[in-house]
Amino acid sequence: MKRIENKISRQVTFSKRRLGLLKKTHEISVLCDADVALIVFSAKGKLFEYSTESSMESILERYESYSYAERKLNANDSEPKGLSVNIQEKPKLMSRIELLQRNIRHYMGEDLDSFCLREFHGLEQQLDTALKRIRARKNQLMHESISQSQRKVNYIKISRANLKQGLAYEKQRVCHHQKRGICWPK
Amino acid sequence: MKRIENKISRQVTFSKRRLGLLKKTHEISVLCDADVALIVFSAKGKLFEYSTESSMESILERYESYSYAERKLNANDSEPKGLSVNIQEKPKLMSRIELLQRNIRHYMGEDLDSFCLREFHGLEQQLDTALKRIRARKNQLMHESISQSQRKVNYIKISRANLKQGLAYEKQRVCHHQKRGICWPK
DNA sequence: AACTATTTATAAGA
DNA sequence: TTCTTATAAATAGTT
Repeated sequence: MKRIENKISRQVTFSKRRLGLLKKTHEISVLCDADVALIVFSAKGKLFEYSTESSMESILERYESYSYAERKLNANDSEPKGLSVNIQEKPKLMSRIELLQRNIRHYMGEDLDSFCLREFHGLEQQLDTALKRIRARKNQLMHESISQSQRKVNYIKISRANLKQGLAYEKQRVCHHQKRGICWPK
Repeated sequence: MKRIENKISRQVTFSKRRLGLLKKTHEISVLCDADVALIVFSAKGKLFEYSTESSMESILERYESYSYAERKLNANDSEPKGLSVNIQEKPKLMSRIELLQRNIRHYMGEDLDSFCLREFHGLEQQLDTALKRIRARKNQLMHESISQSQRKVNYIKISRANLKQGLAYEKQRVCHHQKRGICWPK
């Protein structure tokens, strides 16, 4: 077994299996009275999670305290790892964050004082493209949702028609049997 | 669906389903290139766990900082000030960066698979506003630049007019002087 | 998103 | 717990 190389089918498989996994996780927690936490980060970095009613935080706490002794015994030399950032690395990350935030402000039409005509044009083009895509996706979603409700309405209509038919049929049967003096169980 | 009341079959089901769950968890992580952590406490309190190679600790850290960053980002839109004060650790910075990048992709109309209608609408509104601002600023800049060039053109016209006038004047002077037999230097 | 052929999970029993 | 097997459920591939 290895990574699915085709991007599309990897995504499809991911969402199908993710649902299955969440379901199974929920099932074992209910059926077997277990405390469960599931954390999934997609390849793109989106977070999905499941946890028993007792909340994610409490399960993670329980986990930490459960494995605390073990970790403490096995490796107390690796403790300072991860607690603070390397002095040289931090400013880089910080300035990266600043840059990204500035970028976002630009996308929101803010903080544009330093832009020249050429930059405005580029940004306009990019936002225009993005907006087109988003509207297309939105419209698609709206149409889908409309036709889905239409299907539901049709289904309900049909069900009600069937139900009426069925009731009429039962009345007939009851009348028929009552004539013959047959009693129905409550 | 509810808790299996018979103790024996609950235990049996637990160990069977636990295996199945671990298997599925492993599969999705390999097939779909996802980072996954699963923590299961049996009813008796025994711990079972699974995590992607990147280790349980790092995933839990990522989870903590992800939800941290999310809270921060949502609360912080108008006030990016608390950044240097509050975030001190690398994973937090990293996941902050990840989140910002995802945000930017959304502004570029990418990575929208998980969006619902409501989210699309919000994003559309935001981009539309941004685009209006940007176009306004761009137009302003264009007008400024046009009127500036206009001024330049006028300036040049005037200069040329003055120059002609000057030449005419000089000619006059030259004639005048030539008549008088005065020589001009080359 | 829907369908279906196939694979896989699992409940029950041994 | 492990094995077996009938049945139920998940899912890959396809449209």
